[in-house]
Amino acid sequence: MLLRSAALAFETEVLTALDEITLQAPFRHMVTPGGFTMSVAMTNCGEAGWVTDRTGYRYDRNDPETGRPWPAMPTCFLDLAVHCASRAGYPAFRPDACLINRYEPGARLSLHQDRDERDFAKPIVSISLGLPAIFQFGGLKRDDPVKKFAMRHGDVAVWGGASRLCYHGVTALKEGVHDVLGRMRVNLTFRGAL
DNA sequence: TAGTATCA
DNA sequence: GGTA
Repeated sequence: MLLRSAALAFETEVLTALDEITLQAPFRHMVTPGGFTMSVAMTNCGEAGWVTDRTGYRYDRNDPETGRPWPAMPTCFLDLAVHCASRAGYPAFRPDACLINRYEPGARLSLHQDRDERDFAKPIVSISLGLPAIFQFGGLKRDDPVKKFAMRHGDVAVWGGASRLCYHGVTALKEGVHDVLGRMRVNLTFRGAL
């Protein structure tokens, strides 16, 4: 489900909270098990954070860079995620993890599944901020055809149920400057990981 | 295969 | 965008 501009009411609060998070847990380019450095820079907040290194993908309660717990999930993040999940038909959703992805022009995320979470009954809530991007949403097999969605500042995608394990990704970010965020896109992905 | 390279 |  796509909620157009659903996050705009929370814009100021969310961006302020984002600055506080990245002060404690700066964006970093993680390495995949294959040994490639990701073009997207990531950080997390919440009880657990998604991380990747040569070892594999996992959720970790601590930031591997510092050994300290990830910054707590701000109330405005939680409120926004709960609001969007409820609107999309998941009124009981309470995320315990938020992966924060920063895209600069050229950055992309190839087709993948979110499957490191414990309970696939819980949906994924994905919020787009800053520069627009093309979100690809496919099927349960990597080769299934994908639909493309232009995600703009404030847009929210929610998927779950039969779509929970669908492959998805983001094509290379086009060059541009956003009024509020400048030359970047930020994506907040809320999960029930634990 | 949360990627890159190469062709078209 | 499809292939490997």
